[in-house]
Formats: sequence, structure tokens, C-alpha cells
Amino acid sequence: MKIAIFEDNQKFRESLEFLIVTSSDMELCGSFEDTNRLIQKIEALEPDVVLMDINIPGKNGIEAVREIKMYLPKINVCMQTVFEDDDKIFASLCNGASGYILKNTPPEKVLQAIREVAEGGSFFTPSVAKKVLNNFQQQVNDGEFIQLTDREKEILKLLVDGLSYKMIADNVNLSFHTIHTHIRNIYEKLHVNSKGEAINKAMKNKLV
Amino acid sequence: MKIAIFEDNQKFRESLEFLIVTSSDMELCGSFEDTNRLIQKIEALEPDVVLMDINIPGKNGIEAVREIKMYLPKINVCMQTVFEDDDKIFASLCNGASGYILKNTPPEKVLQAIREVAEGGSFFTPSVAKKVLNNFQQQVNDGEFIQLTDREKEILKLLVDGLSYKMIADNVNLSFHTIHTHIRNIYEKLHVNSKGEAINKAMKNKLV
DNA sequence: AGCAGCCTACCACGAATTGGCGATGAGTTT
DNA sequence: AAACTCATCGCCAATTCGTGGTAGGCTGCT
Repeated sequence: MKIAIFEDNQKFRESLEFLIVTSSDMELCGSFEDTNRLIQKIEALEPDVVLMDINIPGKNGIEAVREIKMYLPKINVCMQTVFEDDDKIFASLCNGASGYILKNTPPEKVLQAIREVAEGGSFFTPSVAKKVLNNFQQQVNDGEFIQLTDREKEILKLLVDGLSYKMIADNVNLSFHTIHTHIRNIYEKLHVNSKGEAINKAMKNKLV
Repeated sequence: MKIAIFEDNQKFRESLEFLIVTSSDMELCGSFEDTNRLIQKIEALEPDVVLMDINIPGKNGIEAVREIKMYLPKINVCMQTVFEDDDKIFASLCNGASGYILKNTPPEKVLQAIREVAEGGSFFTPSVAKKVLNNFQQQVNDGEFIQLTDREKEILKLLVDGLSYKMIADNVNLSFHTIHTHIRNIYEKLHVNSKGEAINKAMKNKLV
């Protein structure tokens, strides 16, 4: 298993290097203090996992992971940082990072994270997992229980996709009037009274 | 640290019980094979963590976690199952579970998961973490780079909230016509031509 | 047989939205 | 100075939407 490190803090980089080289199943294939010529380096070294500091000189870690995933999508990237900055965490993950560990993570967990990421899994330190989870949960249901029939869900989905009544009617082979009625019923169940609100609520509450 | 188990498979329940009682920092405060009188039991036992099988008789695990989080939101729940059923995983997590482990998880990881969950963190087995992450990543940008002006973003946000042109005009103290033009420009930039599509695209690409 | 819920379909009217066309002024870049 | 972007305001015709009704057919439950 080949690992590449991108980390500007020398002490930290060295301790990571030590951790990798003393690990029997891993091989350190590169270690750098900036992201210059990032893609070329990775292309040449062919690491299984890239460890990327989030605040690294050159392109920062978020840009870096985006680039890696754009040009070399098979490379798995594990981010690391000292800060629990929500925005950066989400940005990294959205841009394709497979893992996220804080720098106070004990060595054996770091190795574990690397192994999980190498196998295509994901690893978050618990606090990061919690943040991801919160983001996940908050999208859902404000306590209302909305029960739509299958037909209604089908039509709501098309509505959310931006189709007009007429297009929906075409799509499901029903009369325009029927669609009209269904949508009125949907609005009532969602407690909304415009297309915009309906779409918003449908997406936020993952009704589609 | 007090743990309660809800698990219908006897063998599995017993091995969990063994795992807990032989663990120095944990105490088994209850172990059940169904979810009957769930809330009363939990209220009486006051566990720190509930281990909940997802396919348990009575109310299933998803309903159970929802109830727990509704009546006793401070209780942290860790789900477990043999299957990697995406829908159930997401449903559990959305309903408030803090952890999700598969039943083939080695004992020491189970204990680790319980500890993380007890401390308010989250724990997923890597494959589940991957699923959560995928759901996270897919929400974002299809590769297009959409550059909206501040005004446009502001108006798009209100549009997404379900407001009509007139209401938006009121909201930002502009003329109806101005809103109209902005929205037309927004549509052009988003390559859409209806309110529905615009809202959809705006939400999917997190432009707001 | 009666009731309830769902899917279907229709009428009608006022309000909202779209799409096309044009215009001005402020500020920035070239 | 010309070109450009951004924000602002305007008109108009065609379409779509929101809301109020009505109503038959179907299924499932009592």
C-alpha cells in the first residue's frame, strides 16, 4: 500500500513519515511540503492513498483534493487538520475526500483511517462524523408527518424536476386536470400554496 | 456507562451482553428481545447508550429510534444490523441514530463505537460512512461553474424560499420589473426556463 | 349496503409567471 | 472614449398556476 504525504509542518510531516515507514503493510512513496505540481507528482508516484493537510501552501487542501478527484478520481484522499472548521470539513468532503482526521488522532487510528480509505471505505474522526450526521439529519422532517400516496409522490417528483402541469400530464399519461387536482391535494398535505414552496419543502424533507 | 440492548436474535444478544459485562467501563442495565414498552423501559433504566437491532419485533428499529429521539432526545442510539440496506441506514440516521455498525464488526470496534456514541460523537462502519459520504457528495455541482452576482443570489434565495415575484420585490425593496429582469438573467445563467427548474438547480448545486 | 380514501376528470376565473423586446444610469475595463 | 457588466425600470401577449367547485369509478373496510 503506497502512501503520499502533503504536509507543510515539518515536525508533523516527519512523524507521519515515521508512522508510515514503520508500518509493515505501508510504503511511503512521497512526502512534500506544498502542492506544487501536485498532479504530476501523484501521477508519477501512483499512491493508493494521499494524506493531505488542509492548510497547505500552494493550492490549499480543498483545491488540491478537488484537482486530484478531477484528474485522478481513483486516488483516495484523507484530509487532516488541526482545526475543526465546519466549512472546511464540508468543503473537503464535498470535493471528494474519503476521510477526515484531526491531528490529535492517535497513531493507530491514523493507520486505521488510511487502511479504510485505501479499501474504498471512509473514515471520520467521531466529532467530524457527528457534524456530517447533523447535516444529514437537519435536512429532514420538521416533526410533521407527511403521508403522500404513490401517485402524489410521482407527480411531486416531476414537479420538483421543474416540469409544468402540462408536461407532467404528458409524462404520466393523465389529463391536465387530473394533475391539477393531485397537485392541489399535495399542496394541502404539505401546507403550502405555491409551486415554489412545494418544491422547497419536498427537497428539504426528502419527500422525493 | 450504562448500556441497554434491544436485539431479537438470542445468540447475538447474549454475545453482546457478554461483551458489555466483561468490559470494565460499561454496565449492562437491560437486555430485551422486542421493543414493547420501549420508552417506559428506557426511562426506567436510564442507559447512556441504546444498542438497537434494526429488524426487531414490535416496532422496528427505525420507528424505535424515532420514538426514543422524540421522547428522550438525550439518549444516544447505535443501530446494528446484518444487512447493508441503504434505505434503512439512511432512515435510521435521519431519525436520530448516532451510530451504525454491522454485525460482523469485531468486538473491540463495537466497544469503541459504544464509547464514541456515549460521548456524543458518531461512529459508522466504514462502508456505511462511505454511503453517507456519497449522499453528501452527490449533492454538489455537476461541473458547471455558475457565477451569480450578489443581487442575483439574493433574489434566487428568495425564489427558492417559495416567494412570488411581487413578494420578492417587497422583500428587497425593488420594483416588480427589476425582479423580473433579474430572474430572467438567473434563468439564463442556470440554463433553465422555469421557476421549478431554477429552484431545483439552485438547491441541488447549493447555490443558496 | 354504506363509508372512506384514492385516482381520475372536468369547468371557470383571476392572478401569477414566462418570454420577447427595449431602455437608462453607474461603474469598470480596455 | 468606447465597450462592458450590473442593476434598475418598463410594456405586452401567451401561457401557466391557484383556487373554488363537481363527480364517477375503484378498492377496502365495516
